[in-house]
Amino acid sequence: MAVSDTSPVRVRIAPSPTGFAHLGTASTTLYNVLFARANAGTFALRIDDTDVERNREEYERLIYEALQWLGFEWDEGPDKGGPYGPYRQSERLDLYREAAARLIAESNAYRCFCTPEELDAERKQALAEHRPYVYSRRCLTNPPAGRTVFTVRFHVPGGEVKFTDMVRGEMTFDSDLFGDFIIIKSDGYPTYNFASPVDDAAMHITHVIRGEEHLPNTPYQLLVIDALGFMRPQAFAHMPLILAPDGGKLSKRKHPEANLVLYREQGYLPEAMVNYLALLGWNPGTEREIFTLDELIAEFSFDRVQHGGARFDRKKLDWIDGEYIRALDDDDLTTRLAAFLPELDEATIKRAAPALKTRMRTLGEAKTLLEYLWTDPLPPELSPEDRQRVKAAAVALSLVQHWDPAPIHDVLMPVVEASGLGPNATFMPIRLAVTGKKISPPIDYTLALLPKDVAMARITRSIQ
RNA sequence: GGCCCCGUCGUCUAGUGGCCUAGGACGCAGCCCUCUCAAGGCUGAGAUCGCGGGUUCGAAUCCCGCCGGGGCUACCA
Repeated sequence: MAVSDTSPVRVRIAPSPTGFAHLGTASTTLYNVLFARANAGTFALRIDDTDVERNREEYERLIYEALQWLGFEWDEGPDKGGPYGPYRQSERLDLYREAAARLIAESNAYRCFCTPEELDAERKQALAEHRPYVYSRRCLTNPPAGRTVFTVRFHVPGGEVKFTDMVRGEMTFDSDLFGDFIIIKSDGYPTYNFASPVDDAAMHITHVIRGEEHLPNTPYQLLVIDALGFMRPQAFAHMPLILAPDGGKLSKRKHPEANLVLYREQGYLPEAMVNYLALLGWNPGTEREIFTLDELIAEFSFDRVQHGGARFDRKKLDWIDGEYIRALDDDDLTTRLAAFLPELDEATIKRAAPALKTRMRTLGEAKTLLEYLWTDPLPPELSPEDRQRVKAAAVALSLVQHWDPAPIHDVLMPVVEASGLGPNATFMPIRLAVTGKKISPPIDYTLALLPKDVAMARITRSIQ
């Protein structure tokens, strides 16, 4: 999707380092990247770390790692610098203080000395009287004397706030319903609804693309920008939320599956993840489901994004991931599998690749399929009939010169025919002897992946 | 409670007044293929389009009301 406008497109994501990297962050990043690339724009990463209590430095690193894993690259950020740095809000405190001071000087903001307890009482009373809560403005008209701890509140002027949302169209909010909100906390740090618009303006952000939970915040932020005389972003895009299977918002606390690194650890392919995320809340208008990032950049448009939240469906992700795995060539699959199969050398993994390909939905599943290669299964209890057939197979197998699937297959088929039964009668007991499992790739592959002597030893052992 | 967003198969969705006896995908079931498991092919079950009123010759599509879900309502972001 491309928009034509004079100023170059600049977008940003602004995650908070308050926990593991979240699926929602990946989703928001994806849409920002799609829009930026389609418009030859700039994509910036800003760290919104104004919550002193919850921020942790390692969480910032987690965000970088997760986004890099997905193949997203930012043009500006704390680690890369850029013309509008610093890109960490904790390093931009002077900017917010100056802006707040100006707002106070111009009577667009004021100091508030109310204690959290007093505020809480106000809120509870409003609730008891079934009245919508807005701050009483006590400190605007009659501040209590002799107090030193204060916050700074924005003086909401009232009136309508309008803006363009690329997903939902023209939005209008009535700011008469807003209370005077806090812009500087008592610890001197700015609140989100203050720091975010100040930075968006300072960083010349042209399009704000973020999750739907920010839709009600937008008019507050616009009020701040207007009071400061800054330039507003041209447009916003509020993307549908990713919902948990129970229909609620995916939260870090309640839903460990919202953790991005989990998907890397389980062996999902990043491009499959991106593909699935794109389909959650957006559809191309065709029946196509598999898209590369470049194809998404070309196809994506905000007018085809859903307005309601979408539940995260692991089964569908699994299917897409399987599609991507099947499409990989053997070398690529081998390289990616290496980290999941530390017990095996690359040559072995590559030999197994063709047989593995149609049997995995995630790279992590390779382990179950191949662990017989480095573990020693218990010999199975075979019936006398099974033993007979396995014995015949063992004799035939011992003659095989080149221990490869094709020769193994050739030598086994006469044994099957001689048994007068179907292949399974011969192959299943061999499978059990060699892998300890009832499920494996075709028996010729299964045998060939093992060194001949090891395979023969397991077979022989089972018929003793 | 207030403000905002949303409401089509279990899930993600197509659908913008007649092409809809509502299409696709995942999942599910069955069959085929087959040495097991997958993959692949075919078939099927599954949505009175949240409910009730309108408007119209005709509504999933337009209007109103209700109900339901979600988000925000913090000195979190």
